[in-house]
Amino acid sequence: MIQNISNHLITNGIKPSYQRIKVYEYLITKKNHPTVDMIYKELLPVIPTFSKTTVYNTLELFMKKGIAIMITIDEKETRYDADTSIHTHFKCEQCLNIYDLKTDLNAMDIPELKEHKITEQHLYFKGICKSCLTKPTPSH
Amino acid sequence: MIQNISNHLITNGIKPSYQRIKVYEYLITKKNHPTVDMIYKELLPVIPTFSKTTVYNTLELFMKKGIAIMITIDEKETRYDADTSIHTHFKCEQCLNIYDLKTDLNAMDIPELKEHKITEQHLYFKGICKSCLTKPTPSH
DNA sequence: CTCAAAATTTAAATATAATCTAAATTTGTT
DNA sequence: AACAAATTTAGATTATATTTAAATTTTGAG
Repeated sequence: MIQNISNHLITNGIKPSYQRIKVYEYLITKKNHPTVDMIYKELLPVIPTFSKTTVYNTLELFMKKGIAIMITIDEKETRYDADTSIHTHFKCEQCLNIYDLKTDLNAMDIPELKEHKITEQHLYFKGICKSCLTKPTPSH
Repeated sequence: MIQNISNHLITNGIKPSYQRIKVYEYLITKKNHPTVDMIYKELLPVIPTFSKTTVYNTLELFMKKGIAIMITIDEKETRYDADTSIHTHFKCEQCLNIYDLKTDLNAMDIPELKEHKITEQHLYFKGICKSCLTKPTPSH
């Protein structure tokens, strides 16, 4: 696993330091679209000298090299994702779960968009998920 | 104009104070998807006692009453829009212009989404706009 | 292996954005 | 005019992000 990550980083022109391997491992195993703070807090026990600046630096590098993207699932939070393919997020406002959805953007017809050169597309939804809809509402 | 805005606020259950009228007027005349700071800076000369807290309070109220929405056009900035209809934004990374696009989301087929109850949908693109594509690149 | 240079990580300082709090002002009612 | 309620305000606090410079680690030449 570590070996695979290491190779993947090298392939993408990134020197595989311990911190970088751990951050990347976090992203691909958890698949939880974390904030900087989530990554920092969860890796601190593993890397006692870990610093938040390293998280910022590492994610910046990953994005520059194209193996991670910055995503929006909620206007208030900056989150990151190692899945750089085109996909969509749905956040349940009740259980706060985040669902990854496949999106066929070619099926979406936005004529004005054809004129411009698109380099990034971001799509996210909010609402109540299937599971919460069937559950009785929690009384709080 | 002021009268129309005032009526519109009243219709939506908002007491039309001077500050609120000015903020709403700003949103609908500029249509520039401003940040809190943009609204504050541009209205300060008009309302010398104006406070940033008022901008936050006012936008919060507008959103609660459904006459404004919080939007994302760039992961780093929280922006606001008085156009609450479903539409899409495209930001040109070169001239930084923001284009509003009509979006037919029904044409977009995301089967998994049918299961959940969607209350909000957000869609934005980045790239180089038509105008910048034809212009020669600025040398800097 | 040893040393110096380069790369990486780190803590601390600074900057920016958002929220909270309590006081001051304004508005509406009697 | 006098009071109560609503609104605005400044300032304090918190959270998030960026910058800087020093410390540490890695790398490669000799």
